[in-house]
Amino acid sequence: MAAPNTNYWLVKTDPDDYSIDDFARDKSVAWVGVRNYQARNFMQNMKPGEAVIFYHSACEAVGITGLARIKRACAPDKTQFDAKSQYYDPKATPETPRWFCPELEFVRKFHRLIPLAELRAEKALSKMLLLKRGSRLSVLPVTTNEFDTIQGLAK
DNA sequence: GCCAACGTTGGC
DNA sequence: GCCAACGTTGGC
Repeated sequence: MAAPNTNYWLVKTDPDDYSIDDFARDKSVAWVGVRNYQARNFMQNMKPGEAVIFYHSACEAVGITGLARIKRACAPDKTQFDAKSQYYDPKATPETPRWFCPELEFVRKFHRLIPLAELRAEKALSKMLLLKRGSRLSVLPVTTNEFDTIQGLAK
């Protein structure tokens, strides 16, 4: 899928695994565990300084919770080599890694969660990849307009 | 817990 | 390379 010159991104996380509050505490996190090739390819296009929308999925309150930025571009995801990790991939070796992850830096938690229903109701977001039927990717590009719209909703 | 949608695997 | 079976995601 083409993603030329995309400068904004969105990552999904199950807050039971890793929430915006965990992120606020840690300040910085290696975005390990993504095991989907399309998502991986998007991550490999992430450049330091680019903005990332933080989204809570698969939970009671689904929606956007805050912002991050890319701290470091992709490096091999260490969990793929760790047999004890839930993200272990027996087909990956340090010589030929399969999975990569960027380092994300915490920017801020929004004063309120922007619910998925509100995103769906927003005309300016009608073409957002996140909202596409059947969309399950946990890493997605976001357009400049979509990003600005979301920042507006957060106020 | 249900179910739609999608990705991956593996037999052929 | 096809495609059925299976596993996972994720909203509700």
